Amino acid sequence: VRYPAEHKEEVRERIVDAASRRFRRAGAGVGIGQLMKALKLTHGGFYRHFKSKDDLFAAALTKAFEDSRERITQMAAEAEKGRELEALISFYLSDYHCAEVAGGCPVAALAPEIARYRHSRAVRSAMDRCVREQAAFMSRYMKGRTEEERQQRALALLSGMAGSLALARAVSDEGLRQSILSGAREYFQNNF
Amino acid sequence: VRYPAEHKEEVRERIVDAASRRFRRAGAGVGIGQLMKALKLTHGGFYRHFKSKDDLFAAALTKAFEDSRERITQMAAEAEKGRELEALISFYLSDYHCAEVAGGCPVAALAPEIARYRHSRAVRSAMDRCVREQAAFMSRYMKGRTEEERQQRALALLSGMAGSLALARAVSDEGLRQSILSGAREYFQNNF
DNA sequence: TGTACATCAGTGAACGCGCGTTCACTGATGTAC
DNA sequence: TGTACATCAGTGAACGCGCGTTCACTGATGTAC
Repeated sequence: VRYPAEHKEEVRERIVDAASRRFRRAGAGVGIGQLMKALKLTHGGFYRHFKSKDDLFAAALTKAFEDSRERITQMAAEAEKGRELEALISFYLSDYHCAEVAGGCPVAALAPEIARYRHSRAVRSAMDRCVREQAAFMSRYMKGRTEEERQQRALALLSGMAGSLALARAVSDEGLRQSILSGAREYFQNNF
Repeated sequence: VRYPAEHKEEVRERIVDAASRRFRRAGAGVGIGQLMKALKLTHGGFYRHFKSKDDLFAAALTKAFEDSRERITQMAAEAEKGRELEALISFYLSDYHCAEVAGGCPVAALAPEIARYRHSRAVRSAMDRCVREQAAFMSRYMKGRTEEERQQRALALLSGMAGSLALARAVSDEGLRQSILSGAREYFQNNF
């Protein structure tokens, strides 16, 4: 079967998109077979696009951070002037984001697994790059005299909220989950 | 082979201890075979002590939270009067805790995996109980007019710091890691 | 214009491996007689 | 006091399963002549 010129690039993108969502939803243990099957492809073809699962994981991680920045940009544009950070915190700790693991923040969904995935050079360098880019991007919404200070505060906010979101997702009682989310909202809103 | 009366309980405890550390270090994917081998036992004997891996995971989680409270108690006793919370935050976001995943906070090491492990009733109820106990325990160090408010703030602090610790562990560049830890230390010290 | 061949994304069988769980068995000791 | 038997933590083979990766193959199209 001969495919159109852009076909390969399109399929690669579809694999990265699906992987990015599935890894967040179900963890780094998601299999290549499952993933390809969901795209109506067979596992063998995977290696025409990626040299290993690590390679895909790194690409999926990068995609998740890119999507996160895109959503923040959009949300900030829709927010009242001067209240962008408030809107960002509200969204991040919302019921919606709590339930939407697959499309949500990669730090909240995958941080500990990424720490264990550091055996792969591709994942190591992708993660460091993603975190630096995220800090540089988010710094525009932060208070602070120097750019360095703003970036550091951006990472404290991002990682702090990610921990609260991860704990809210880890409990099963709905009341407890709401208490965690609202406690974190109050705390981060009042202190950033 | 006939064993002394307390033998079974001792072995069960050794399995839970080892599992608690291994799950935190290497994730919920750690195998029962590996675990038993590390204790110089064979995998078959595991089922004399636990009815399933889920059962062990729930017990290991509970143990990790208990150990955490024990360490906090000890640390608070050694801290200068009135500076217990300061000491707790300092320790939680230290290089030492960052490197000691196996003996460290279960929220930072396992929260997203626990969220995915909710198919097991044993794990669900263990996690909810552990989080409530942790909140009730930590509330004594928190400011706030009501007990409910102090518990909510305790969970915001715990989960927030857990996220920062998890992100620090997920990056590979030492400078970036230090920047995340010190940014989080500064933030949580100044706002609790 | 017609024929032979190269390309290469995708297929599916096969590889060795580790997983959670089951189960017939072992064998030193405690108990019953 | 001596013998027969019950107990039960631990053993290791076996189960079906899914994993990441490899590889000979397919076959519609583009290119060379």
